[in-house]
Amino acid sequence: MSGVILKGRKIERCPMCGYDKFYLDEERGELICMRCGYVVEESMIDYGREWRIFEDESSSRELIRAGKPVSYSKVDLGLTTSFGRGSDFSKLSPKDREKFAELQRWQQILTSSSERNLKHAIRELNRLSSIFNLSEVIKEEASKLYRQAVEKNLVRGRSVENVVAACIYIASRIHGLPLTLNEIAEVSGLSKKEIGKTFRYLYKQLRLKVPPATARDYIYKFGNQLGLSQKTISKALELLSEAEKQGLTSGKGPTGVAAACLYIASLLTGEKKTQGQVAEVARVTEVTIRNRYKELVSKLGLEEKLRKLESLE
DNA sequence: AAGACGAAAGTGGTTGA
DNA sequence: TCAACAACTTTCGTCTT
Repeated sequence: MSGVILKGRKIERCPMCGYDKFYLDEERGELICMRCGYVVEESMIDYGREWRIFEDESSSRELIRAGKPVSYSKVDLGLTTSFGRGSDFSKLSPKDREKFAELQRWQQILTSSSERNLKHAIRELNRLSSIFNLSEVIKEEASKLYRQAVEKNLVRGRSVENVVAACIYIASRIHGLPLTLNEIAEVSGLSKKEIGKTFRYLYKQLRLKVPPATARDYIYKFGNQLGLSQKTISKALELLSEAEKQGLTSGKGPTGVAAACLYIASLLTGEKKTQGQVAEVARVTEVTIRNRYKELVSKLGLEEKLRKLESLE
């Protein structure tokens, strides 16, 4: 569907990617972008805390405009203070002048090195963003996080690349489009382990509270990457709900669960994908899919259904 | 030849004494 | 802080289509 009325507001385009087709998960009451899988409703209201997406109540044309207060992706927010040569400079004693001059020198050194650092970070951020095709919103979030990390001196001892990667990981989760650590590791050329470590460190030190990525998020994402139809994706979501009810998902890796649900759904709807194909986009091994698959099929009583489908060709 | 299956051994993270 | 533990991976051999 396209052009949706949601809670009295008209939504024409996905605020994430600009696509105009949506998918409605009726059970959850969630509205999902069909291209990028962004959950238009929930996430927007729950986590969009820095700026309001629905800024203008009266105008129906301008509903989807994010009023960004400042661009965090710029090196200088325009707020830098400097030790200037004020008119009072001449009143200082020679000793104080000396001190003052020293402070000026220090400031130059500090700002130029931290700016270099920041430029480096922003270059890396832009590089990864364009590879992942990240929206501006996520980019901004990531740079905001990076700045916070710098302010709290959390970058010391860690590479800029790692911190940027971790920020992107967090930002993508905040906005409901979780990248996996595996994906980021592949693209950035860093190890999953290091990024994970940096992520946990930042997460703690910045006192973030981001809900963990759910299998649901990944089903949308992987489903789209696999080119599966809405029908199959819905089926996978149904399977997931069932599995959750029976407590088959707690403690399991969400990507593995999502992968298995999609695999089974693809068998049930005849839109078959191989374990290998699913494993590839989900960045898990076939073995993991098989383990989840076995559990799900036996506990959800799907054996005969699958057997019937098999004999049917 | 490709896909599915599973055993065995190893890795890294979590948890609880 | 250390050991036990579960989830997941890697590797590899086997079976089916």
